[in-house]
Amino acid sequence: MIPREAVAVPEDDLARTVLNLVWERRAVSRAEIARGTGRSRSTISEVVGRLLVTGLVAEVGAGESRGGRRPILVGFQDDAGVILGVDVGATHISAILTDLRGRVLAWRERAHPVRTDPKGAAALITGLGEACLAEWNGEQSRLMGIGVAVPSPVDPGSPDRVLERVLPAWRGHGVLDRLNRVFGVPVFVDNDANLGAVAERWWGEAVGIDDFVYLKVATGVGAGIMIGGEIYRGSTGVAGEIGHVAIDPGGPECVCGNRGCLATFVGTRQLVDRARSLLDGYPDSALAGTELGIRAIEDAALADDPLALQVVNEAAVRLGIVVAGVLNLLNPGSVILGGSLARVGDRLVKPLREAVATRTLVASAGASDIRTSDLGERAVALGAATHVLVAALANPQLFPGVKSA
Amino acid sequence: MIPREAVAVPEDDLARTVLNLVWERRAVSRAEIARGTGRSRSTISEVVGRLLVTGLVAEVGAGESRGGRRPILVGFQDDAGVILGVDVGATHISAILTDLRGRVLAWRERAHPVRTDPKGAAALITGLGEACLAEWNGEQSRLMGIGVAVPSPVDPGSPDRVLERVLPAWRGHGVLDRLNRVFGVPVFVDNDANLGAVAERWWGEAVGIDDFVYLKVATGVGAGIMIGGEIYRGSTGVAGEIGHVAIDPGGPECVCGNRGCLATFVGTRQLVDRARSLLDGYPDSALAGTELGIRAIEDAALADDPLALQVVNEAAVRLGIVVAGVLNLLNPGSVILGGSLARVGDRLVKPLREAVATRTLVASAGASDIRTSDLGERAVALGAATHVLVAALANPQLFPGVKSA
DNA sequence: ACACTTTGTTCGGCGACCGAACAAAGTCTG
DNA sequence: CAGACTTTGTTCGGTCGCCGAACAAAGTGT
Repeated sequence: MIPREAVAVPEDDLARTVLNLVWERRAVSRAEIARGTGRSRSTISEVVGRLLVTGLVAEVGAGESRGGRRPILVGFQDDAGVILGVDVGATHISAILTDLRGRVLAWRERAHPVRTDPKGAAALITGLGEACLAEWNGEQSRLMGIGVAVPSPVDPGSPDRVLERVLPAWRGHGVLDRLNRVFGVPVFVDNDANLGAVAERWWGEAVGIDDFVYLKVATGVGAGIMIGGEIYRGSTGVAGEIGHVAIDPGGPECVCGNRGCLATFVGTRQLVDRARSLLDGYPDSALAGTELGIRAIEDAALADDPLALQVVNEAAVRLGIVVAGVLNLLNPGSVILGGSLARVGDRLVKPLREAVATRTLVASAGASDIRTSDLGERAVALGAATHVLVAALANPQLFPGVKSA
Repeated sequence: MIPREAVAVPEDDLARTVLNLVWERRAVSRAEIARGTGRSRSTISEVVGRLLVTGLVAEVGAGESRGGRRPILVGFQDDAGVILGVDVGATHISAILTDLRGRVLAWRERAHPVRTDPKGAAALITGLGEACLAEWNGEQSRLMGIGVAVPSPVDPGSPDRVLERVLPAWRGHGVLDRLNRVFGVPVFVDNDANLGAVAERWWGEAVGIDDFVYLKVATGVGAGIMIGGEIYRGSTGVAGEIGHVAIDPGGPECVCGNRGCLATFVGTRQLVDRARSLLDGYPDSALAGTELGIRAIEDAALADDPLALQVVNEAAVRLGIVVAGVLNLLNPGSVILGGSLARVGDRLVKPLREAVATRTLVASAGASDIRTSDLGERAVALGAATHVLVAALANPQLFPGVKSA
């Protein structure tokens, strides 16, 4: 091996640790930080002093006495910066503006044929971003960074960098570089399912869970795998691309050339087609005679329409086969279902749990719980923004006005 | 969260880093250690000085000049300690004694019905261990630790500790505590497939690969999942227990209550049964009229016996289905096939690769390579010993005679 | 009112690490 | 072959992060 050059030093480890602790606890005294980190009070005092001048934390009043002098609470300043998150889907683009606690400050969405009009998509991204910033009406200089979710794998070696090989049609268009130039802040990119998982890990059903799998069921099916609290991307970045797992050797042919892929059964297009082909058997269905769309099917399922429930049921069983495989192999603490289909909640989860139960060992893998996300359609954009927050908390130089933390 | 007590300090980080670097490079100068770690030569000099007195490293001569004074090479002392590795299988027990470079100093194996005679197994383990030490003929005080592989999941929270919930029949027998008492050294336990993966990572096909899956095909089927160079155990320790992944909804019933589990097709017992049921169709087979055993089938396959090849082929296709799922989900850099069936090499891998190819996306997951292990029957015991070595390199206090590194 | 706690700060000191300087032992050039 | 230059390993102050003791301030209990 060639002697690697001196490792990029984390630039004051303790300050980072303290900053993260303050973020987690929201408001905490110096003495408690000392106990929480194992350092002495004198050391913590000095570090907190340096953090105070950055504006990221501030003294926010007095806490309860524990039998002596009352502590001065040091609180994280959630509004010290804002983050833009962009969700680039197959048929839509949305943008979200959040503070450093994941609170939504602005939200914009627009349908757009991303794959066939990449140039228009690029313009739309900056447009939606600017609209969010305008709605927020704060100083633009507080923008810390931009996170972008794309429906395709990313490079596992440098997932944080601006990179071009994500959407084939974007190659050479410099979409992300343009974002960087327009807004003047770092741009981070990752896969949409991965970022959905990030959102769940920080604000959703997976808070406090370090090992789980997020399943996004929308236009296509994808998984975000969280291991040890970190996104797992695999050796070439395609981990979680489970759309082409074979679940039925005798199933229909898939665009990938194989038979019986999960993607041939589950996905917006497939569910709509399936509903259409079942229409004859359900003349009384609320879906009869309407313009069939995935949203209509989901709404009908929520109203217990038999046809819609049948479609959801079938999808649940197919997903269950894959989820069972995931449980047997990875033994995650939890499986979170996201994407638009998660709207139907228990109507999806119940049959899915049943399908899983018959395919896993009761005492072991089958014990992990399966839930639906309740972050809704903003989940992925929120995760994109959160991805930037994670990077900033790990590397405070990213924060505006923080040079040497 | 309750304020966690001061983290168990790694006891001199730099000494550990240097020790590992010396182990990796076998012999290296102080100046090069300084370059490799990013520290100054003066600091490294001091640390090396302290390591020298432990006996773990020693000055081993002069290296080539790089245009100036010739460097003094500091080499890792592979014989500074020895490690015992024990492989407790379903039908046999084996023990291996290695030095700190994974070289085999002694090896013992005995068939034993572990599940039905746990007490006898416990006695046999210590017996084989003592036999290995006797064969080696060195000072017993150089023994550093004992690694034990068991064919069952372990507690993911404390996988390194001596624990009892591994084999149901061992509960309360204190097998591992007894080992600890008899030999007076720490005992480490882990799952056999996990430890097979460790062996591959250090001495086998996966050297230099941080993300891969090891598939052990013997009495049963199990997977060892290596992620970021670490064993991944999942949330309850059953990650990799893939014997009961369903691969055929219409398949035979399994002991687990489901249908078409991988375990109903692949495994010593199943392959032997399958060969027997095929005998009528292959009257000329070398296996006809013999005492059918897995070893005989493997040998016959290696001699290109049609019946044996048919059995291997069928197993390969079944394994291929599962491997394809693993590739799609985890995107490992490599898949290593171990266990006794790996003996047949290409006769297993070729049909397996074909089965995988039809079930994965060519450009992505399908690109990872699938190979057989060549560590042979000693792989798991070697991995058990290596597990102790890994622990010792991460925590030098384990080495005999090293108190404060 | 008194003894006792807890907090946050100050200050001297320890230990890890660095850089400069140096002697020893090489290589290369004229 | 001599002199200039490199590289190695050591020595020796000096810096910096962190600690512990001591202390004043501000609480709590009896």
